[in-house]
Amino acid sequence: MTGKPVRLVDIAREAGVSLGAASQVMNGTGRIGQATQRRVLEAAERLGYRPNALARSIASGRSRTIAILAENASGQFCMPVLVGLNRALSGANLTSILYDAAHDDDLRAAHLREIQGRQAEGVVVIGEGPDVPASQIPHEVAGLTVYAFARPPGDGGVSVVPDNEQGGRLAAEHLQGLGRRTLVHVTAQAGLQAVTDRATGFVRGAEAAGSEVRVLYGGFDRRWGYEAADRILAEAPGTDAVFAGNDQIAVGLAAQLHARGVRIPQDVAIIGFDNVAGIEGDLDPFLTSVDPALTAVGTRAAQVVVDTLSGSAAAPASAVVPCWLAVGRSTVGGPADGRDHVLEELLLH
Amino acid sequence: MTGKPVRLVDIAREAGVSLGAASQVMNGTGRIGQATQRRVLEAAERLGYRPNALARSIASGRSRTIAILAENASGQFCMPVLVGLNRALSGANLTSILYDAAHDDDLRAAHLREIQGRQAEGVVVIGEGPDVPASQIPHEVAGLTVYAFARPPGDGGVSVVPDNEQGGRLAAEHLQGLGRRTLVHVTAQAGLQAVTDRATGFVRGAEAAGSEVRVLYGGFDRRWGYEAADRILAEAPGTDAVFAGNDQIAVGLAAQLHARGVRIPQDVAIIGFDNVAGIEGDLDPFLTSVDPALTAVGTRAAQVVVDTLSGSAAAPASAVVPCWLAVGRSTVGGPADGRDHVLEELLLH
DNA sequence: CTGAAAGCGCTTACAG
DNA sequence: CTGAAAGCGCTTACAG
Repeated sequence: MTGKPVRLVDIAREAGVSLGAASQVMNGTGRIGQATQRRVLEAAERLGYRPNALARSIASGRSRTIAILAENASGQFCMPVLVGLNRALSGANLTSILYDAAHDDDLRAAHLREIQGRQAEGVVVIGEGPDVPASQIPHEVAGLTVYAFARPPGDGGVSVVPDNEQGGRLAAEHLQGLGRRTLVHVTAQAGLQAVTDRATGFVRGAEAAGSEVRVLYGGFDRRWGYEAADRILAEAPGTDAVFAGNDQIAVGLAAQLHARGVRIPQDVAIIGFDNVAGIEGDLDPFLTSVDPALTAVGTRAAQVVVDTLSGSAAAPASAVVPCWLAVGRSTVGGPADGRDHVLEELLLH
Repeated sequence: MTGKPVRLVDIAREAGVSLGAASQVMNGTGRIGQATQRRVLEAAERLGYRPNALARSIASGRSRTIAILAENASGQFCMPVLVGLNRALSGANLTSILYDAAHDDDLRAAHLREIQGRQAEGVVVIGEGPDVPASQIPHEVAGLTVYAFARPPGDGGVSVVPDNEQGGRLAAEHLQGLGRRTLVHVTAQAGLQAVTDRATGFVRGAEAAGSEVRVLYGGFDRRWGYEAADRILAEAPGTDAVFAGNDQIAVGLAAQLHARGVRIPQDVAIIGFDNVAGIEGDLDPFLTSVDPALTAVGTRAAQVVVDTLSGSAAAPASAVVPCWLAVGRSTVGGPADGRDHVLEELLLH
């Protein structure tokens, strides 16, 4: 506990000017003489003045606060979005207040009341991808709502999501570049948006280069990878590359193919999606994987907020963020150090 | 954008009482007649009144805001702490404002100014474990500072960290319970606090049961696991269980032992530390691992804050949170489904 | 170019 | 038990 914090009046008094003048100097508004400005600034510096953001907000009517509402902060994909979002918001001098609905409707409702009471100028919902509808934020809660890594509820909300189709294309181009021509895409349920987009991108990318692609639909889990591996071996033995709909499937594929004596990547190259190893900070990953650039998704969502609040964008617009490819040993191979790389990659899970 | 938000005066007018009376009803303070109370509450409900938290803070002198300052939000261990912290703070009606220093001193300094300006009643630093000194928070920034999953800087700050020693003991007891008697602890540099504590707990736990333990010091990486595996095979061939200082070492050990024909867990049981698979939400993990209960660390840190602010604790006190054991197949085995479980576990990294 | 005054939405003694 | 008034720390027209 320190003594009374210094207020703007203290600065004004110290500098020998009026409160209003001091305020204008601190905000760079109004036209104040050079000499006066310096006197005020020096006084502020000398007394260690920190403007009271609360008083400022209430007087100006601008809270400079953005609420970040995570549908489920414990989810695997929330953190990177949050990091990008918070960093960019903070860089634009906006403060983030954080809420976690944890999939609980009552909790979310309570958070929404809080957000409204805190006078947030906007809320960014961090969702769980394009196939999980995020909850609706009533217009009275905040003037602006942006859905990051989320499917906006109902009609047309503003959203920022990874470009799954371009991610699929990236995978195709990488494999083409490595000379692979007989491709299979092993993915999850055909009805999902993420599945459709990734598949579309992959197939188009491959067909543009004259390759044909067989697509196998199943689920987002490792077991489907095992099963798909055996089907590929039986039905499409000439396959030299597989693009998996996510990393779980890719791991299942790799394990099963390896167990069947298939060499990775010499016989079959494998690409996953999500870059889970990258989220964990693995620098020399086994699995080549499409990274959905979630931190960039967060950054972009912040940008939408900033542009809208500053008025530099007429109306907020949805955006799509390009994926990038995290290249690992499952496509380009690794050093011949005598280790069993497939085995090595199977142990933390 | 909605119309003008409704204010407390609007409620007072609607209910036919004075501003002060309405305020007291909303806060449950003062002694107001039942009938009046109901009139006010009904008016508030009818008009959808949301108290302006900013005005409330400035008038009452209590911001009900806690700053969460992550030394590095991108780090692998930050999220679980953040989740526990935010949830508990929110449950106590405190709002979290989030800052990420990202290991940058200038950024941290800017955040500290912001935190002070926002009138935060406390700051919780999320650090990177007991071996990375966290940065000092000047006393003028906030009345209360708590270090969560961090080593407080300099003298004696209040900290909440996992109980590494108890975690080590847990590992020993689990192995004893499985009948393992020839134990090795493969860990990192002897100088580290986390290393010392985990080793102490493990050795004491084992010795209490009459077992002896050999301790091998190296680094926190997988390569050290490989090397240690070969040393164990050469120098202590009767070993039937290994406790690794973290999951990376454990994976290295498992991979190398497996490659040498050692069966896990039949011949050698393996325990790791950190429960990385658990952070990722794996429900059927290969690796048995000590979980440092980071979410509980966050929850506990919030509790220290809440107790201190409410005055129910005279002075804030440091705390230590017990670890728990996430049991996997590397100690208790798994279903005989014909799969190569060690292989299975090596692929996502 | 500068200063005195009103106002932001609330809380909190303080009289009645 | 209730109401009128002062005050929290700032910003913003508005006169000079």
